Amino acid sequence: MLDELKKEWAEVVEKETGIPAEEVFSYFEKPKKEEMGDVALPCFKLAKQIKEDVKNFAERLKNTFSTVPFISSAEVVGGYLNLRIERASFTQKLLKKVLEEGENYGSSKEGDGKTVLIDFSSPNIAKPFGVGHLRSTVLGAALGRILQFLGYKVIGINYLGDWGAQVAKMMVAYQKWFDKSDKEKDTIKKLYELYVRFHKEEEENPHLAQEADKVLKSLEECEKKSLELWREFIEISMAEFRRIYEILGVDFDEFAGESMCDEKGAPRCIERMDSVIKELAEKRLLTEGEGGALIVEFDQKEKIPPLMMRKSDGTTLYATREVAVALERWRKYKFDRMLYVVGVPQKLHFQQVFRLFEMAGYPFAGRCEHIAFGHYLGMSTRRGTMVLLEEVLNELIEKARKVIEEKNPELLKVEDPNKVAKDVAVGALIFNDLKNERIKDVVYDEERFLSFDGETGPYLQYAHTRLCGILRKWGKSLPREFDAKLLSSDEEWRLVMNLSEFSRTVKNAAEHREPSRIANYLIECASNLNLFYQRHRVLCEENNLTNARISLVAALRIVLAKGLELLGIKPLERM
RNA sequence: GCGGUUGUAGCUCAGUCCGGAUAGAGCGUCUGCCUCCGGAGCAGAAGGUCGCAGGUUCGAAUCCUGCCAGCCGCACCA
Repeated sequence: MLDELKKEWAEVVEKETGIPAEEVFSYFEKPKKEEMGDVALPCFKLAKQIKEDVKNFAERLKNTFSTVPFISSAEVVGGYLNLRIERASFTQKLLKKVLEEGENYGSSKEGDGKTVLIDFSSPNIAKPFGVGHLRSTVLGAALGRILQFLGYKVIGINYLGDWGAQVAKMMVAYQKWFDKSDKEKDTIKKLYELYVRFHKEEEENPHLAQEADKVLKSLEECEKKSLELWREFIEISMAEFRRIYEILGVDFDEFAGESMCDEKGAPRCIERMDSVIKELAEKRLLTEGEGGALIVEFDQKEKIPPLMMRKSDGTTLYATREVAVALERWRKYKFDRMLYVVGVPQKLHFQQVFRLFEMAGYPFAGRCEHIAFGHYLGMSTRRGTMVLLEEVLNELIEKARKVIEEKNPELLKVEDPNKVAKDVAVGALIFNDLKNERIKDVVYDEERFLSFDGETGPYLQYAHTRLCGILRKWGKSLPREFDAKLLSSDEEWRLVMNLSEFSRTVKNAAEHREPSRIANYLIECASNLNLFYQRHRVLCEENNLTNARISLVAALRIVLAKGLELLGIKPLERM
């Protein structure tokens, strides 16, 4: 809503000076200090443009603005025009809007009719689900929810790494060493042990690698027995992944692996890739490289190294599959955008593949984006020092349980503390992941992970429970009318300003594919919130004041809950 | 070597896209605050050559150039 006001003001400036409103709009900013006002317009550039003295210019605008609605005062400081919003009327209008729109406040229709595919999480079947996989999962899921909130039709695809040499290796290990007798027990850990064991023994025993090669070959030749084993192995791994997704609250519309299985579970990747190679050859995009490998060469000016599509031994690669899969997705969905939520090390790979899409003249070229993110540092799958996600989760849940017991022993009378502990733990984990810019590497630091103080998920959830607590105590439906004039304190005004910034924040997060913007926004809200009820009572003797404040509280709860949901964090009633 | 990316307080990071006022949080340290809607909270203190050097500008953490450091990538892995 603040943006709408700014737009109106920009038009006022346009009328006065002739400078396009759009340009003026972009100059508006938040003053450094609260005392300066609510919105500032630096006049330096504007004045220069029409060759007027900055001070005259600002003064002239100041006079104009003194009669504009929703503005209570205008002031010139230095080269700035500082505007103060008429608090009561703005607050009245905003709160009414939030309460009326409820769940939908901040949503939009900008994405109506548009389909976005999000390829995320995409674990390799042959590797255990570590903390590192968390990033793609959490980031992709959050982006999906954010885009959906803005009206896009979102299709989440889990592109499983269910084919290739890695999988074959694990199949060998599985066949040799997996103990099927106690199926229920710690499957994920056992699979992880297989993984570590295989890579260790492989070094001393080259036999194993050969065996794996054989398995892969038999798979690619669709040998029945191998395929059966393959399916069994996939099923076992998938069951583990599903459990983790369940805990994290993540859903996919499609589990589609590299194998490109059909409904009956028969892999079609081989034929698909053959046709890709044929098609690219017809388009004269392939050249022969060393040893007869087929490669795609790019324009020298672009400085992109060549991309291999077929090895000299005739087998295909990751990139080949990428093309085949993209074509398949296009046939199926005719998407407007496709987001690949994959780590930053694959940047070049996507640069090459996307460029190839263009060269091949595919209709979806230019609609694809690599949503890169930094990695967790200090972990390696091969050496076995990897931190298993489930272990971290269990530790977090245990910690949450303890904190609950200590701080809110009454909880078990009304809720299941185990469930709450889980939601708190997941909230902590997700927030810790999403609060930073996605490109940044994350150092795995157990202590930080386990902290519930300060800028953390539980801090936000806590702020939400306090709002719920007040609303619970109030116990009635919201007052139909309230007098926003009574919300006169700076603390309340700050909150109103926060509320007004929600839709812009969501939009911004979506545009930049950066959920961290929402995370930071929520921290600001929660911190202002805590300050507010440190200093003011909501439920007090004066009925009118109570009515006004409870309306503010209700509006804040809506926004906080929605923001948390968008990130994938449960807004709790109690904790 | 080439390409990319990051560098802001002891630590973890906002702010950089789109240049504006005295550079902001959290953690940790120190000091206060529960007769009161939940203290997982709040207030205050201490802590900064915004990697370095130039340039553009009325104005640079932000834009440009160069350099330094870390990380990532650069044909038969995915």
